Amino acid sequence: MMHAHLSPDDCRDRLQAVGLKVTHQRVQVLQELSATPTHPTAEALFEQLAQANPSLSLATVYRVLGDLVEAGLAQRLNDQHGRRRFDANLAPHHHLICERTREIVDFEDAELINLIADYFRRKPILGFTIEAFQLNIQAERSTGVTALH
Amino acid sequence: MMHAHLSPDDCRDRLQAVGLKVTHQRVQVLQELSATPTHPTAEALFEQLAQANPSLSLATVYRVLGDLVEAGLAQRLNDQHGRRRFDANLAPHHHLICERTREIVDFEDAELINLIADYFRRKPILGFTIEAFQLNIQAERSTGVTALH
DNA sequence: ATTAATGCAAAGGCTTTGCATAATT
DNA sequence: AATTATGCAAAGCCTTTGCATTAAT
Repeated sequence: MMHAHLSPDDCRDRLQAVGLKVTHQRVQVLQELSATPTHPTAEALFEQLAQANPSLSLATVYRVLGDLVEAGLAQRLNDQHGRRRFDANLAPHHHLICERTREIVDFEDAELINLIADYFRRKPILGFTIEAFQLNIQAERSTGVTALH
Repeated sequence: MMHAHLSPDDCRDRLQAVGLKVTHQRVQVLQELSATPTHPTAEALFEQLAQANPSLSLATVYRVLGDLVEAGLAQRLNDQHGRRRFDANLAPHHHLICERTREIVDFEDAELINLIADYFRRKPILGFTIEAFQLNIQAERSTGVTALH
């Protein structure tokens, strides 16, 4: 479930389901995004795709990503350097951030999330209604150890 | 401790302590930042100060804020819209974010933070060394109820 | 007097947009 | 055939930077 690796046909189906015209560019951007777990920037996706599609334009990647977000097929987030990043994982979730490599990978741990949610249920914040929360974990990749995902 | 409302003299002392020349602009930016709990942008600070200092330049506000961050007198953060915001609260801390008003206010709750830190101590994340974590809480201001801070 | 900070304007990233062309339904 | 997306280039927004002037030590 974490990064779904959609097939081209999956992508076409999803685009159609939300009423977006099924173009090559949209299929490819959605597919590449679903296959990239590191929350890429538009530029990163563009570079990954440009090799196979020399005529692809960065503006199109930005526009397609905007369309996907608007249609609910992707999420947008801002990293610590102010750059926009994208994520095909639609569920609200948390992030592990490596400052050194600037990677952002999903972090899902139901136990921890429940722990926090329960805490807020017990101790609400006066004057606010909590709608969601997001935990960003600054971490350094340990060397020589199997990584997550 | 949360937003310290530094006096002009406090500001001068702190600037001197870190080896920054004590200029009007730096004193004013630091003072205004310390008095603004909502994590203002450079532009917001500029507008708050420009009335009293018509000759002040936005570039100077950006530069002073950068100096303060470098000197460890302020923190920089990026909001969800990709804009840079500043905070005179130096302690690592957490944020309550109102999407509607775009406010960001500090959230400090030792019990919750310990709960999370303890959890990570019990269940480390394979392949990563955790350096810090930050909890962002999306919340809506409740009407008619006393707000935090 | 020396050294560094300011203000202005210009340049710099990253992202969005206008418009003619090309592709989808 | 009608409508919408694409590519290109140009504009936009926020932030940083170069340089002559002004201020702090």
